[in-house]
Amino acid sequence: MYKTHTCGELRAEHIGKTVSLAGWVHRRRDHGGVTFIDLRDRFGLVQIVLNPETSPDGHKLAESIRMEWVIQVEGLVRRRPEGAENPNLPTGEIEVEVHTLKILNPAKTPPFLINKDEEADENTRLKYRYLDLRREKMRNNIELRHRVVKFIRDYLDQKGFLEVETPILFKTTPEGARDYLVPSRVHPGEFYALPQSPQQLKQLLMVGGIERYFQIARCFRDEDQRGDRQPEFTQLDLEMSFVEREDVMDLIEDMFTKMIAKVVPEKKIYSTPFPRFKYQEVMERFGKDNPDIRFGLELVNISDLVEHSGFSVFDQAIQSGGFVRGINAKGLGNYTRKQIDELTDLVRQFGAKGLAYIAYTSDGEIRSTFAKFLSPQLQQTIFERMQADKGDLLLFVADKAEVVYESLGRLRVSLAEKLNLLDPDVLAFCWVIDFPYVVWNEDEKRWDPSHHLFTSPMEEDIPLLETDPGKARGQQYDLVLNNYEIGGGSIRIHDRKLQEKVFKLIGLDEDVARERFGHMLEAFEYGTPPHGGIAPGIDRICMILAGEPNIREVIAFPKNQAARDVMADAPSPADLKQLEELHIQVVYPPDLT
RNA sequence: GGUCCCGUGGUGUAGCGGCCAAACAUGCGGCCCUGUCAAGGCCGAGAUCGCGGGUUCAAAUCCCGUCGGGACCGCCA
Repeated sequence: MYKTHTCGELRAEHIGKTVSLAGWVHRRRDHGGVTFIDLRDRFGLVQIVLNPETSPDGHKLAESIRMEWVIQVEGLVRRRPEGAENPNLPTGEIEVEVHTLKILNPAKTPPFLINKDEEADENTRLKYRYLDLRREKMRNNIELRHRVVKFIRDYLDQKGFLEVETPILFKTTPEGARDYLVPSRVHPGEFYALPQSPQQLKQLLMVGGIERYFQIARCFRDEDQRGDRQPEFTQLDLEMSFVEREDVMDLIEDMFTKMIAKVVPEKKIYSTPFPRFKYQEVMERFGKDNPDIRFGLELVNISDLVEHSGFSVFDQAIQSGGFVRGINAKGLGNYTRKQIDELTDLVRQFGAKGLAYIAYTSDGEIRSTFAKFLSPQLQQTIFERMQADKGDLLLFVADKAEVVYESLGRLRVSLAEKLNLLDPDVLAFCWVIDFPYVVWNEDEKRWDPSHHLFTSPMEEDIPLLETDPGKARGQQYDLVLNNYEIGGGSIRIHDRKLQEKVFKLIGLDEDVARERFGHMLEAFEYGTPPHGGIAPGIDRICMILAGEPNIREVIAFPKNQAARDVMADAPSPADLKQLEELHIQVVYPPDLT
């Protein structure tokens, strides 16, 4: 037996016990006479003492020991001498007087320090991820993730859910994200696809009478990376039969509320019950369908006030069906021209042609791109509507709706960062409902599902699918947390005729629909219960709870921005023999040889 | 496909036309030291400043290209 106890568990109650410990050398303090080693394992740190009088061999051996060597000791737990306690350490009341010391494995000097929380180059961290995982921050993140998943499993089990595994090798669906394909050896020219999500399978489990299903499911999407997006990621995939959308939302809300209390009790939920917003409302107020509601700075419509102001930027936007909205950036009234230009650059990235402003300085001076077009009375009305005081900066975008929302929505978050309004200890959950059922795809000249093609429209909007599809709403709900969409779900279609109608609406040819989704359509004819579900993203949730800036920090072995595993160096070329077996020939793009 | 930012000893940073064949901290090697806990003291090794080209009397520093990394746009039903 290597260890009778973990390093982290020893307390005063163990005094007098002889213990065996094993772990990594966290730090060594060699005083010439006596040597201290902080011995670390996953459970914590404990100080071990090597004294030449009690352990001459051990003390001698300890001279050669370096950081991250793996050692084993056997010794006596004893109270530290008066005044030598370390209150910063849970084990600080005691120490272990070593009798025998054994080196289990020496270690090369690591490429970055394990015992220090100093930023190391991320590429190096990923290359030596197994060392990075030893660091306290990563250990905490991995543990947090375990707690989150454990809570989910326990909670859903108690609610009568079954965890069911679904295939990783499945069928390609060209709709939506790009698939990762897996060639079939047995069937030349045919491919499996890794699931973008187990969407169809969980619905078929409902047909199969499972009623309450969940899975901690790995999902795969071959799209470009972001801080919150990896090629493979994990969802809590969940589906229930005989439910309406409120049933799903209530369950998830209860689960998260209790999870937060248990897993991160130091965090505060902004509002329980979670606020529920209609899509239209969040767009008008926050400019995004994943709003951060921890702070104000809401968008204000002033189109009606400036309609005939004579300021051509505003007039033209309104005349061509758009509008003018603004944000009161509280307290930024003394921003310089240069600082405002930076904000203008930001909104330009999102399609705005410019940023009109009224800066109301703390001295009461007005600097503005367009105030000269406003009567003093009209200016006053705008100030009132936007609750502007001395020292405020009013920022406006005039354009079509999408551009105004997108640019101001982004500007709003950016301003909140500048104004330090984002409290990391506040978790602002909210629901967004009543999404448009379909959105017009101008490039392809067709309607695309705003969620996915199995989502049910609102029952009363079904007639609209034929008359005015853009007006129809879907039975979809998104769960949003602090500026991130952390989950989306819907009540599904369980009726073959309605499903076929939706396929038709989104321009899916009947033959193609049958080839790709025939199994779904057929299943719907065998007594399919009404059902719905949701799929919260585990990585994003853990990222937010851990206060990390990207999901790589909560994934043990993530890929980099180029979708590469820099530790194992994947992807990598395959042997010719493998390719032949798979009936695959590689055709390189012209700029590669 | 595009925009922006970064690249200096093992690690983290400083230097941003001449004072720099590069500074500080930490790590690394050696010596001293029996109560430290980021132990301390002394000594030492370690970077042609990612790479290539250009501007200049002079480049880590400015410009162009390239490679690597990151953030974002497009993309992500």
